Amino acid sequence: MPVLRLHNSLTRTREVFAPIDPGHVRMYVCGPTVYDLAHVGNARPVVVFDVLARLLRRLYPKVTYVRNITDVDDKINARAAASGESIGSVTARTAADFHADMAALGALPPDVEPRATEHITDMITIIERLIQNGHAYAADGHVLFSVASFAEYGHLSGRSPDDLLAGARVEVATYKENPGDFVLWKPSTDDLPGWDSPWGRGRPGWHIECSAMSWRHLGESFDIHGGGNDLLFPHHENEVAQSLCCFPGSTFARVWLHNGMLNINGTKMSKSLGNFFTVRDVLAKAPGEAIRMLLLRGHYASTVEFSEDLLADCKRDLDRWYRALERAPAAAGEVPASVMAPLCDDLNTPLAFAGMHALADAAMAGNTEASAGLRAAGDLLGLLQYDSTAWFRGGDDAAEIDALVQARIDARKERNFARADEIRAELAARGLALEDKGGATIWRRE
RNA sequence: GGUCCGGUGGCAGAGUGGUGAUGCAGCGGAUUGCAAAUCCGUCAAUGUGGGUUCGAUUCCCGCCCGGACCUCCA
Repeated sequence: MPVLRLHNSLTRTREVFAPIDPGHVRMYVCGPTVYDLAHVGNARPVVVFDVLARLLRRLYPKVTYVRNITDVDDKINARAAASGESIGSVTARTAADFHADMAALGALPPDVEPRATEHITDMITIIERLIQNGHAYAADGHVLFSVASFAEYGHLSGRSPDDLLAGARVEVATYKENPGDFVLWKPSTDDLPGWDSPWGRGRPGWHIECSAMSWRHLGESFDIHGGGNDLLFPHHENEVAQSLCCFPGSTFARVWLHNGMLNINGTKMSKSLGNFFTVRDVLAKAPGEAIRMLLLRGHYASTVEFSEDLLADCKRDLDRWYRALERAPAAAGEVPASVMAPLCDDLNTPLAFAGMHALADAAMAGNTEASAGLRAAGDLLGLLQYDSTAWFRGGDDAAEIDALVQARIDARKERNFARADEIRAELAARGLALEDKGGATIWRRE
């Protein structure tokens, strides 16, 4: 079995991955807050950790991949209040959209997809324990985590509480004992969602949900925790603090993985900046696999650039690979080392793609073994999931196009090139390209 | 202001202390009625100034530039 190495944010080194239980790998990844359609940047962690999950399943007998849905959040409340739609409707609709979009990107569903609102009791349990342990306190209807009570606070993100104080840009609430303390539970007014608790009717703070859901579904200690590097602080730092203080002796996640951001013109794609494209919009212009490939073209921890030109490049690459598969048809075989080795080396997808290009070259020359390897590599990466014919010639109008192509063949036989070129131009205008090979002609969608 | 990350050919993007992957684009050619696809060939890069070293793109320091994060996240 190949050795898997992963860069652990916690230790800032590339380590050999050694699961707590080699018979059962457990991974938690922060999922979406369902208040609006996902943009392409939001899809990056989904795709990256989908690849990791697929790889882990090849390497280990059992994998439990948990990715939550955050369905209680002030952004959701604000969205519902603004539109008049109920909160339940906003979250249900947005979660369904998210599922459809991610499926279109070839991301398999996680094994468990817990919702924050289904874990309120677990959150309350954790908060109560933290209070008992002296790591949290109730004040002014809120419950706060006491940063000063946890000596290792800041360890994950590499910050000292002093640094944080110096950089504080938000006014410190008066009920905090320490400016770094963060909310575990907060009171809800009647117009806001709330649950009964020992501290009155309220709702959870931002970070507690992940501690509750990972605990419930993976246990106190598990193998991998993933998410975007914009969550490193404060979200992940606070998660670790809560969980470690609640479960003394546990390790929480042993390996932390953080994906880089998706940039557009050199800047992070984000809702607040408005420089984003929804997955849905981009899917209208390019196949999901092209978007997926774009997201995987850079190393997961680096920033990746997004543009329509780059998306078109990915489409071209995929077209060539599908052509190679068509040239040397074969069922998926073993994943070649030229692809497996890079993936096992901290998920080096760009280098894996280089391996796939070489396989495609060989397949193009008629090497069916290479073609089988290319197909297998595609399965591992969630690409090349279509039959070449479906990829190039899917759609309802195939029969009509075939007829036009036949008419052009007839025209060419008569050396009526004017008519032949006319038909070709007509098809080109519809986004269809032709290839004449010997006496035959094949067409494909561009 | 604090912390951290990064600067590689036209674009994107890997690896590496010792002649700088890969893809797209460009250029030349083969092929084609012309194209497309395919094949062959080809151009072209390590921000900047020092240091360590026999040798640095790779390690160290300064500088410049870009980006991310800085607590109940408008």
